[in-house]
Amino acid sequence: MPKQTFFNLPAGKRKRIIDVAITEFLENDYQAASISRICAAAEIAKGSFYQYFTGKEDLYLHLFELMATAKGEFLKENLPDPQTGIFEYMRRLAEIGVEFELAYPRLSKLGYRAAAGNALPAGFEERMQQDTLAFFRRLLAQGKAQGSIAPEIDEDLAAFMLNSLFGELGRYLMQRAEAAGLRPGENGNSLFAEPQIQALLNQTFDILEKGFRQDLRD
Amino acid sequence: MPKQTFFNLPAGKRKRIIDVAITEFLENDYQAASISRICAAAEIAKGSFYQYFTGKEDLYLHLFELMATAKGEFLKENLPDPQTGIFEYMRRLAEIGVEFELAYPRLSKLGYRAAAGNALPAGFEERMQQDTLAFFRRLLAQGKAQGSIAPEIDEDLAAFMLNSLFGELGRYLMQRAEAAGLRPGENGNSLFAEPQIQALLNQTFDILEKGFRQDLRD
Amino acid sequence: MPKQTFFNLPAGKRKRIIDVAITEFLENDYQAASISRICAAAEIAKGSFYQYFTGKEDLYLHLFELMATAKGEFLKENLPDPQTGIFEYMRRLAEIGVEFELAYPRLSKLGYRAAAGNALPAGFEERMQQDTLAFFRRLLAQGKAQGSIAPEIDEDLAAFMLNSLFGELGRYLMQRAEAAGLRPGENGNSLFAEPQIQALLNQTFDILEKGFRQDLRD
Amino acid sequence: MPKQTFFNLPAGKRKRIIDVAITEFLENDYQAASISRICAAAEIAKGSFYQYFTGKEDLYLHLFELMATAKGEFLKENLPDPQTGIFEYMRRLAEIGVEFELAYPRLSKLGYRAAAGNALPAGFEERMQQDTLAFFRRLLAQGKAQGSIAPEIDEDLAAFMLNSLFGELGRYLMQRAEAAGLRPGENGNSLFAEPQIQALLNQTFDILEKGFRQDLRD
DNA sequence: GATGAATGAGGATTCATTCAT
DNA sequence: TATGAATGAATCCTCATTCAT
Repeated sequence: MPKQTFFNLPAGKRKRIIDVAITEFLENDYQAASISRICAAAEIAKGSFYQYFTGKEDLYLHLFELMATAKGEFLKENLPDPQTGIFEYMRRLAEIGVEFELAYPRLSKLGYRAAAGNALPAGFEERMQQDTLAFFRRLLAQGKAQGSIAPEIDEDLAAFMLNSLFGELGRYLMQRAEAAGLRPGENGNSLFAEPQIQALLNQTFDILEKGFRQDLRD
Repeated sequence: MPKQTFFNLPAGKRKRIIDVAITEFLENDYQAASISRICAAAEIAKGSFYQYFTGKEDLYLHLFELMATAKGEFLKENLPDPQTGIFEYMRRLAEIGVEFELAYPRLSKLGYRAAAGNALPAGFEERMQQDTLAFFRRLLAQGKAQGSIAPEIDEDLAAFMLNSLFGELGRYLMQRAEAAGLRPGENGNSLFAEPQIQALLNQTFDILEKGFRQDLRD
Repeated sequence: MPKQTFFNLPAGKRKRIIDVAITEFLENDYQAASISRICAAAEIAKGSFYQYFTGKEDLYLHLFELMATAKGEFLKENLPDPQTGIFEYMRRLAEIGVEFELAYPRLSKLGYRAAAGNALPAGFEERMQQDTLAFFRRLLAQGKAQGSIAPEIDEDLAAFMLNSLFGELGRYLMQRAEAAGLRPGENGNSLFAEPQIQALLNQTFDILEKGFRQDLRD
Repeated sequence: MPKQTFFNLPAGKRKRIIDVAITEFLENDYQAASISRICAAAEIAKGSFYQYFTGKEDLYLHLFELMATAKGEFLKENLPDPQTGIFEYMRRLAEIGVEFELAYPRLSKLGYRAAAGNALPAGFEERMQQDTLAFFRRLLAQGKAQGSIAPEIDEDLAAFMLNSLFGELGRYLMQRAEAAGLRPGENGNSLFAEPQIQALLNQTFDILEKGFRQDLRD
């Protein structure tokens, strides 16, 4: 909830402020991040800052809103057909997650940074988590309906497992790609065109599928 | 590496300082944590603090050492026989993890907090992660040797998956127990005596086992 | 290089800060001089100080710049015609030196204080010395050209001698005047109107002249 | 006036403390010099320090006493026959000054450092100056008696001039020697064996002699 | 709407010295 | 006599925020 004045700003200036702020919050704890430095780097008067934002927290929260919005739009554009089967859907989800990180590397890093932070207003972080968990629960329920997930699976537990995994999978794959000397955009324009990364994704969802599926013989 | 002076202190005073410090670092970013507040709460002179520790970082690191030591001893005492099969072993590991959290709730919370911090001396956090991952890789290799894990499983990927899961499982189970109105120590003296928690653990490792195991029919 | 903010200050406030600072640095080592005390005495907030100056050193250096500027202007206004002969010129120089001390007693004392300090940025003090020595060397070369200084005189050595002498002469004369019960401004408006002081100056430059001059009979 | 306990110390330990202290006071302002550092470097307990000395000032003053004693003994051993003529005597004096600096470089540097300091107890520094000036006045009176100094010379002024000059001459000559690439002890074992340095000393005292002497023709 | 000076609380840390052992 | 832990005042400096222009 930045003030209206902020949104009245020329887009360039607004972007400059946001970019500078992301950098500052990436490089420093919430507490250690300095409004003074942000103003200096963004070349705005300190007084102006307080005409755009209520204060430090206001700015910080706004960055998350930006991230949420960006991720939301990203998903809307890329989300696959849920009909394709639950595991294929999840696999595509993971790919989109990585693509989002590649598209907004700084913004998504900021998200990780917040995970253990406590500077966020109580409940903010939790709400994000709850939303994600609810999403996975819906997905799992759908899987059960489709018959590809065993009915006895505890949906809450499984949602937790998927959440733990997905929260880190993107970074892991990027790290593996880097370790293998791959660079995004070289082969086709997606990391996932790389056979090695393909194989890793395949195996990940094979494991999940085997673990979760309706086991015919038991 | 607190100074010798610190270790010469009467145990009670030392404990008081540590407890106060844990609280401070739990409630604040590294940067925001205040030596002044710690001194005031621990009722020691500010000058004394610097006779015990090199500085803020020294204290912070010491808390991690304490945690590492505590966890190490905890494991040494409780670690099961690896012969019992890899999944039984992992299951016991998870239980121990939860028990550690119950035994040292504040210390282990501090560990989670560090995940996103950037104030730690470079490499400290990473080293901890590397150690854990290496441990899981060894475990998986052993599982392959025992024939309970499919040989085509990428050990690095699987270690990452287990690490993601285990890092959060303890907290999740405690939260589920709490949601179910259970309290540790009421039924027998372990949370795991509770049938509901037992069931969750069973299912978790069933899923993993199915996912990872040598698949007979393929 | 105080910040622009400082120069934007009303002249009175600026002067108050400078006066207080001079006092503080006169009464204390560089290290012992206290920004807190300066702020208190100048009745400015501690935060404000750091909006005017980069830090302690910045302030300290600024005092020297002030002195250099003041002395420069003082000389520009009072410097005699070099045509009058080298010793007459030097004599006038000494008088101006004393007059400067009378006009800016605290500022010039600050200059003496710096001699043994080691907190100044490396080279600052030395550069001042080098400038003075170079000035004397030029003067001596001129004297040789005029035939009033023996050509075999080592200019570097002589410059050093003059520098040693001039650095202290002002204070010495003032002290003699004080010991004789004279007060500046009582007799005419210059100390040098006093016959006793006149005599001392005469003798000083007689000695130098005899020592340095082209000795006709040798 | 260190306490008796200090003088009861084994000579080695005493020397160690003194050496460390000289270093500390050479590298720092009086105020910035740290008893803690001295204790650490000298490997004595902080409590012990206060059993040897009253406090920081006590130690500092003791270093000056040591210097005074050392210089006194140095002079006693090297002082020439005053009969040899006043200028020859002064010349020898200057040489001894330099030799003292070469023999006790750190101790004598400490002396310079104090010149502009204000940390010395009031009067200490002045007394040293007064002693030196008195010495020069006696020397000049003697020169008048010997007929080598003009009777009309103001003894106080001349003493001041000599004092200014001698206070710096040693350092100047060493610096010249260094600039000329000379090193003490290479040629004979004295810097003064060097012809260039000889020449400078000769000229210095020629100048003084011409300036001060009974001028035959006036 | 923009500015940037003013504020003073608070930060980590070092210090000389005392004193109980 | 030797020790070294305890002390708390004092250090410089940074901060987010306010407010008059």
